[in-house]
Amino acid sequence: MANETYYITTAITYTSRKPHIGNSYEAVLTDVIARTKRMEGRDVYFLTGTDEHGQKIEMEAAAAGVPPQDYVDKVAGQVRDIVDRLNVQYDGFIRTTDDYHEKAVQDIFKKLYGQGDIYKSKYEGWYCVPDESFFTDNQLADGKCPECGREVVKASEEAYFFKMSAYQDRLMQHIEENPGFIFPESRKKEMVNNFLKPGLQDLCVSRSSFKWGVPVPFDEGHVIYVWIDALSNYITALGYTPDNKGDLYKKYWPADVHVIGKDILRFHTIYWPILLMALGEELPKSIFGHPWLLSGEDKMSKSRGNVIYADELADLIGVDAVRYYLLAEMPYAQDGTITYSRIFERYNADLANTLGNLVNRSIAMVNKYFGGELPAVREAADIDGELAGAAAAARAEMLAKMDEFRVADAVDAVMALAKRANKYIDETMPWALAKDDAQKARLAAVLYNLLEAIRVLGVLLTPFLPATAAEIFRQMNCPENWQTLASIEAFGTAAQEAYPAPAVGKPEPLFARLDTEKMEANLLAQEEG
RNA sequence: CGCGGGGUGGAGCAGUCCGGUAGCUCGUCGGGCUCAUAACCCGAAGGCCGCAGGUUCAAAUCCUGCCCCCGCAACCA
Repeated sequence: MANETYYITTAITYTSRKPHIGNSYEAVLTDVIARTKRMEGRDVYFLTGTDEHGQKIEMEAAAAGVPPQDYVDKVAGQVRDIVDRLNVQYDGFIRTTDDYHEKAVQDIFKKLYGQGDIYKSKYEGWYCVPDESFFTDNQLADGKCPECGREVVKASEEAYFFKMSAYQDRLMQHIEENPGFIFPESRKKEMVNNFLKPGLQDLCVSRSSFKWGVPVPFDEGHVIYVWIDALSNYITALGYTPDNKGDLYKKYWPADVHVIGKDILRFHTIYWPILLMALGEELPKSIFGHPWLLSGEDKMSKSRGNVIYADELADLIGVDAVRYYLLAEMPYAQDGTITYSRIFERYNADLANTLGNLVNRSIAMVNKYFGGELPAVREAADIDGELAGAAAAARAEMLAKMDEFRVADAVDAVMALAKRANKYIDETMPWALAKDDAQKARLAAVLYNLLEAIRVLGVLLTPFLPATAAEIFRQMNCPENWQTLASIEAFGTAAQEAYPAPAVGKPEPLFARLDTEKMEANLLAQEEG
């Protein structure tokens, strides 16, 4: 498994406005998967980026009175700032306005046109003259313009189409032969039943109703529409062009998984594979359609006024707490919800009480009873085996759940160890042992086992809460070679060299408890003020 | 009959494939402990598992019908 490559991507974020925490969720989710794979020794390439073309951006920019490029520069900067702030460790960040990407997209378009997969035809629809906007039948609101409500006129414009239908059977066969290609399973059913079985229509892949896009190289006035432009980012970012595939591409393609929102599943499970087939390239190994993060009962939206931004939340409770919420609270295949009271609740219960307090009290006891450094003479007891067993189980369970992308379950598996360790303290009662000199060796063993449990926690938490894990290791002075997955294989057994347990540092609370009522009152005041 | 998902103690979820004591987290109440961030540990209360039928010795779990909620579908990322 060592050196085996692992290519993972998020969808590229649309730069029409600053992304809310629902958008950020995907980056954090993908980051945890990527970090876990790295920890397991895979050679990971993690790509994320921004989708910067299209009519909507053209309009937003016009409304803001700035050139589209300035506009997307600003929003792309925000996207990147937030992702960085959330400690998302990506290897590549692509912008669809990057020169190399635009050039590659044009080459791809040219190639597909040249081989007959793309052809020119007419695009029928409705035109709203005052808005200068083109709509399809179904976009209309009661037969009127959905933007302004005014009358529309029947119109047609020239456009380029992609022959989807030609590849339909091959795609169907691929999906059947590769059960893991689209998951969760329910998402796959949706795609197959709604699109593939009824038959694919050819896809309109160009527009002439707006300018902000990659120009069709041989036909002035037409720009390449989102499909080919945005989807191909996954290969152009690796240096792919039809003529020169590039070293990164040769090394990492096909992607192991595209992590995307369930809303864009169709583009990724149908258009994208067909595009790749047409290019003669391999298909991604899998596509994971994750659920949505809802704000309370509703979809997060500006008009509802229920938008939460990840960076602002991080200002309030810290980056790892934001990550924790997203990872622990989101179900695998169902939409999750976010509310402030739920955020604060999870923060206090899991991070401050269970985890933070465990680390704090354990390190405090090593200081209090042994001046920070445990003596070498230690006396084991049967109960120790239970803690060691819990540690081994946590490790195995966490890795197994992550393999299935069941991130919340993986978090639970890790937190179960913290709970078991808290219980172990009650069972062994170190404070009682400390009162009896004859029990020194036993006390040393208890505290040693606690340090081991905490060290295991540190390792297992690394993908989820990287900064917190680092802080745990810092406080316990854990050497780097004892922060690896391999180093926690044999807690409590004689199978490997024992953890040396260097003198610990001073205990400092990992997560200060939140005064929930006060914080909610503050938020309320903010909203009103 | 468009497709898919959901309806389980106050809240959020697991369990449903492979029928057999209804489980977890939070909250509430009571107890214990004092190393620790009024944290930790133990215990209790609280559910006719959406509704109605059926199969079975036995159904949250299988079958049938119905009700409610959500998402997708109509090329707006």
